[in-house]
Amino acid sequence: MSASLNISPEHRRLIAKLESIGTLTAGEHDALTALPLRVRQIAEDTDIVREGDAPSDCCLLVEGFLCRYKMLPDGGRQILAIHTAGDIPDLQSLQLKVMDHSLGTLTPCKVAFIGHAALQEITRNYPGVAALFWRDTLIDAAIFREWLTGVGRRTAHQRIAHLFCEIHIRLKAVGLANGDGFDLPITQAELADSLGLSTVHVNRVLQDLRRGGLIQSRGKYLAVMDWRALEEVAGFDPRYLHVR
Amino acid sequence: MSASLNISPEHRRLIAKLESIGTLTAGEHDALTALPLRVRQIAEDTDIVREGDAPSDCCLLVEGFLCRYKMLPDGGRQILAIHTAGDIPDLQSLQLKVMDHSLGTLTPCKVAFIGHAALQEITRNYPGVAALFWRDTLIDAAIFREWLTGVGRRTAHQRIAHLFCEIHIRLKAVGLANGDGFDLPITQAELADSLGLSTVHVNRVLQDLRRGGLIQSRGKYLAVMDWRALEEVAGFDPRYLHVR
DNA sequence: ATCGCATCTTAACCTATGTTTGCAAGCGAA
DNA sequence: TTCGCTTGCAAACATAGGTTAAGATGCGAT
Repeated sequence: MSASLNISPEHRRLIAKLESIGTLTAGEHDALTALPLRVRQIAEDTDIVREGDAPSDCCLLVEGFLCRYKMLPDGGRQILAIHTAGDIPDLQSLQLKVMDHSLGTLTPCKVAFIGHAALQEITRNYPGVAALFWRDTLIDAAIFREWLTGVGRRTAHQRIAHLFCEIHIRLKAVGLANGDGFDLPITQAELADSLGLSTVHVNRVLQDLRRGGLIQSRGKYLAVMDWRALEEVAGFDPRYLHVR
Repeated sequence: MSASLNISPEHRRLIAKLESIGTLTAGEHDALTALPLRVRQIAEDTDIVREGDAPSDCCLLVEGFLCRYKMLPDGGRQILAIHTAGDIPDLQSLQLKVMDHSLGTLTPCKVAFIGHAALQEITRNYPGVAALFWRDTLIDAAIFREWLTGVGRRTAHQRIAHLFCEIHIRLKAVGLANGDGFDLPITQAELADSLGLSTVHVNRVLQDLRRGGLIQSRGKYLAVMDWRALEEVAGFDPRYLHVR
């Protein structure tokens, strides 16, 4: 306990994240605390790894918003995931050496890099941590599935409402959102690229939701005025997030 | 080598699959061969596990086609993945106890059930196998990402062509397709539910592709007349499948 | 304080795809 | 052989959402 006072904020983030999806023994906790991290500040709209790269580190997002995306030959972009503090968006690179998509910042970000070697070693020595890492990537996949069904079968209104509900739950799980809203510092164009819509249509729907009294955006802050209604139009069921 | 003559076809499938994405040591090979399997024949259009279930086995697909899907409140269905022989579609249930989607047959299937306990044990004793399982679920996720970008940003023509290319590569990886086509015993409605389209539109596009001389469907067999052109309209790049 | 750029907003118009419906072809069961 | 059911096909029509383009608004940099 007294030791925990010396844990860096970066390690704290990592541990809070892992504890949001499972439990850690004291030994695992200590081993994670001892992980060597290289912390860096990265400007907004900057790529961290690109499709085709074979990175030698994983990155832990400490502050800000990241996204993973694919570019299409015609210039179109599909955002595959939006990542919030605590996430390790390229944990998969531990097993899949060459990236099949890119990872970039949506906002200025504080990121901590962790060498593959150090991660491999911790998984070797602590199978419980390995299992949690696996579990994390499986939840990742569960979110892809939910996005896929959204883009495949939900209307624009439902998709947007659903994304808002999802991000809210995920931020709450790591203690970054309260009851009435959350910071969502991303543009309508980025929303559009996430949901398979055009920016114009995102704008239309957003205004609809505001007129309907469901939400209210004050700058980068998304204030939700009527959670019940928002979840209702989204058809939101948080089970796929597998939070404890 | 003489031992390999006694390996059951089910175990052979499993091993062929794992070897298509990584390598096995002799010890791992033997341990997998000793895995207790409960083989069952399952009729077409039958659910194996449903959203909300907490299964105690994983299932190895030995013959036939399975799919994973989600139902929406309005009755819509999104197919999340199409599985072919060798796949273990619910390997994730080892870590995520309650299913966030369902798993059902598209055709009559031969399936081998493997108890979670046996799988846990093998991952405990053979970290290399654990890593391969992890890798398998990561490739699964890579395919979700590709589908997501398809549904989000590709036209109907591109989506259909892309799916055909993907299934072909996957079947080839486990030795179930030759050069000129493959068995694809699924209906246009199922194609539609996979691609976020209506069945009518799938029909239109399929005829287009036939008229264009790209494909030709004889019953359940999909004959590809012009691979180059098909990959061209799909914008297909197989890297995301991470086959060796 | 002002310029410049990104973002948001609006409007007019367009099209890919959805919906509904009906019919024909194939096929297994009785 | 016929019945019943699934699947494929077709045509007419409807619409959600895309596209283009042009202002308006906000805000960081100088």
